[in-house]
Amino acid sequence: MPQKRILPYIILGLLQECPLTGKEITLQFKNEIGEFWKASHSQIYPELTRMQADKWIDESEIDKDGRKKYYQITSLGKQILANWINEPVIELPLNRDLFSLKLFFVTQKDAEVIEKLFNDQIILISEQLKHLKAREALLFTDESQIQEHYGHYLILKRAISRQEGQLAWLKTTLADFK
Amino acid sequence: MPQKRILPYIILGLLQECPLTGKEITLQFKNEIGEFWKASHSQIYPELTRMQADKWIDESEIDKDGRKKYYQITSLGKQILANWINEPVIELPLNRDLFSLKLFFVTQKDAEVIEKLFNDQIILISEQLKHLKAREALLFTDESQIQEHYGHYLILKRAISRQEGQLAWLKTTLADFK
DNA sequence: CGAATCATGTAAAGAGTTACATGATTGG
DNA sequence: CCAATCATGTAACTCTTTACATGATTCG
Repeated sequence: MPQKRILPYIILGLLQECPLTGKEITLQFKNEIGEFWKASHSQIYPELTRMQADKWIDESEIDKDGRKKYYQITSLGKQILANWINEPVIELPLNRDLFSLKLFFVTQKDAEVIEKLFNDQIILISEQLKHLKAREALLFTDESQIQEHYGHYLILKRAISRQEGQLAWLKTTLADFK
Repeated sequence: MPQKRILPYIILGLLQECPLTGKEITLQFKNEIGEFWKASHSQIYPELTRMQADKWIDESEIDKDGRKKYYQITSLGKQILANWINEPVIELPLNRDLFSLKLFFVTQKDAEVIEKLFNDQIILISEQLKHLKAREALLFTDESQIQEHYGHYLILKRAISRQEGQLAWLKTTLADFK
C-alpha cells in the first residue's frame, strides 16, 4: 500500500472558494501551496476525473461551452474536506534538503566546499524570500484582504518566517565558520 | 523520467566514514539524516546491490562469515561522492507540511479548528525538538567531537534551529490570533 | 493563414511505501 | 526448544516526474 493520498484534499480546499479549471489548480502550486506541496498537471487532470467519479466534485455550468472545464465542490466534497482538516496531524513535516545532506558529509577541512555550499544556498533562499515578500505586498495590502483569505495569509507568513529563519542560520553559521 | 536519484549519494556519504551493513544504514535514517531525507530498508538493500554492481562500493572483509554484510566505499565511489557534493544545489528544499496545508483552507471564523491545529502542531514540534536536543547533548559533549564529525554537527544544529523557528512562529501566531 | 501557446490529456519509468517472506540468532 | 527478533530480501502498488500528444485559440 502506498502513502496516504493528499492531493484530492488540496484540490477540494481550492475548489471550496470558487470553481476552477485544471489549469488554474495547476498554477496554484506555483504560489503559496507550492511551498508545502508540489503537484503537476499530469497528476491533477486524472485526479479531477477520479474525484468527479467519486462525486466529490462536479462540472460547473460556468463556461460550459468553452474548452475550459470548470469544476466545483459538491456537498459531499465539503464534508470530506472538513473531516480531513479535523483529523489531527501526527506526522512531522517531510523535508528534503540537498543542502543539508551535502553538509552532512563534509569535514571541517573542506573550507572552500563549505563556504561555496553556504553562499549558493544563501542566494537561493534570498531569491525565494524576495519572491514571497513581493507576493505578500501584492496580495495583502489591507486588513480586509487578510480577513477574507486568512488561511492563505497564514501560510504565506509561515513560508516567509521559515525562509527568514533559514537565512539567518546560514549567515551566522557561515560567519562563525570563517 | 523520474526524479533525480539521491539515495546512492547518501549511502556513499555514510560509507565514507566506515563500512556499514544495510541494517546500520537503514538506522541512520532515524537519526539526523532522517530530518532531511527518508529511506526504508526495502529501498536500501536493492540500492546496495546496484551500487556494488556499479563498483561504487564493495563488500568488506569485516565479519565476512557472519550473516551481516558490510559494505565499504571504493575509490570510484569516493570520486563520485566528491563530484556530487561539488555540484551546486539549485533547487529549493522540498517541504511537505500537512499542517500548513490545512491552515491554508481554514477561514478566520473557524477559531476552534485553528487553535486545535496549532496546539497539536506545537506538541509535535516540541517533542521532536526535545529529541534533537537530547541527541546533541549525547553526541557533542566536547569540542573534539564537533571537530571530528563537523558535518553531522552542522546538520543537527540546522535541524534544531529549524524546529525552534517553527515553534516560535507557532506560539506567537497563536497568541496573536487569540 | 501559419506559428505559437493554451488547456487538456496520456505514456513511460523510476521513486518510495507497506506488506510479505526467510533463514539465522538470541533468550527465556 | 520455541518464540521473538534480527538482518536481509522480494512483491505489489501508488506517487511523482518528464516527455509526448492533440485539438482549440490567439496573434502577427
